[in-house]
Amino acid sequence: MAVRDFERFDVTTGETGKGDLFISEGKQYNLQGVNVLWSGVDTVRQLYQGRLRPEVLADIVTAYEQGHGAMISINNLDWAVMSGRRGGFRYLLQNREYGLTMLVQNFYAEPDSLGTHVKIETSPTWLYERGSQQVQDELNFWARHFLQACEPSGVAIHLAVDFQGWQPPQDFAQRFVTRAKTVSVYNGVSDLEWETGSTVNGRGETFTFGKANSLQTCLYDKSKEIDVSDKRAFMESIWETATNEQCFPDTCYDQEQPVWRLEIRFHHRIINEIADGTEGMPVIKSFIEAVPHLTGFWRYALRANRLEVRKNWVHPIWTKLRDDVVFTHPAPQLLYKRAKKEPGCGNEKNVSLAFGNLLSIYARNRFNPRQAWDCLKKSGLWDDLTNYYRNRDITENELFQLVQDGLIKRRLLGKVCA
DNA sequence: AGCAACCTAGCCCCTGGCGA
DNA sequence: TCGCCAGGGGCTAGGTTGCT
Repeated sequence: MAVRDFERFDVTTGETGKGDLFISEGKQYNLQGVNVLWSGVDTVRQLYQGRLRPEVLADIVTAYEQGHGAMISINNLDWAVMSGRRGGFRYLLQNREYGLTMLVQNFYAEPDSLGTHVKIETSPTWLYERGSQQVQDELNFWARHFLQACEPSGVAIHLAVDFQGWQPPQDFAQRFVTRAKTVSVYNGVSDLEWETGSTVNGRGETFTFGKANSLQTCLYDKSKEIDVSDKRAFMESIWETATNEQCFPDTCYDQEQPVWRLEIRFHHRIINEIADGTEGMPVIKSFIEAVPHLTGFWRYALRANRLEVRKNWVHPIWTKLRDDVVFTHPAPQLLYKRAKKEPGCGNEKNVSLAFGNLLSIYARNRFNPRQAWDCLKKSGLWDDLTNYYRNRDITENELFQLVQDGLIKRRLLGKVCA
């Protein structure tokens, strides 16, 4: 049974297929009171691959070691230097006023070798004040400060739409169709997380579907949130610019009404998967490469995660938000789909993962280093493994040492179950 | 029923809290 | 102060689920 949308009708022009009157078998919704105030990119996280410049890193280390309140000046801007642990990086440089957070030195790559060593996160204000190309150029500029052979290596994007004139019904979470298992509803009193299928009583104020490291859908009362995050002046100045045919040239923003935000968060892994799985789409490693597809991403996400009025009938509000909202460019006619990365060459992480697993098995079977070494050579992993370590300037002697140490470590740590 | 999308396991490497 | 351990993010393969 196919998923269906209500038929649309525009009362002012008489056109079908658009407009705010939604009709299906015996039912009608009038969404004329719904006003989209703003839509756009809320956050960009741009990853960069490269080799860390030792002298720049040294400056950061020096600053960091000064402890709490450490600062560093880069290109005449002051940056607070903190631990970037939470984001998977060693250092975090932040200038809230300017609007960027830069994470430096990934934990999962050797600091002195090629790796994803810089991640830059933008604030909504920073983004709002710049065009797409300028965003990319400036992000690249900052990344180059830290990296040699600097290349964008992935991008995460949050798309958002702010609107008034509708609010989620009590049973919103139950009527929401999604594959995401982790669903949370925050109602201002208690934070609930549960597996899909359970029921939650009371009106929700924040709904989150999916995990942060995947595709995440979030619906919340932005007009409440801006007071918590101290962004009222900024957001209202944007909403004030919204208008429509009825109230033109005045704003259609109503201060008395709540503003709901629908936000779709694409982790860089998801963007990679969509680029891989969608025919006719090039690889997307940078924000600017993603820009032509933002509307396409949005529609893809709103098809997979949607509100229904009843089984297989998309709620008119969802149809409207999905089809009317545009991000910079109209959607290209592509069949957006996701695909996993093929295993095999080019997956460096894979090699170290396989190596670690293999060592665990050898250790479990009481291999001595010599036996492990010989078996490793015949394991089928050998060529990839030697390539992997050659790239890191590790000699065969050192590799043998790694095998030996790895076996010992696994024994001592009791990872070798009886 | 097929398959896309999500979840989990298991590795790595790190940090920070906690108890000794 | 030190060492241990839990926890968390990144990564991938492989299993599972539930949409289509």
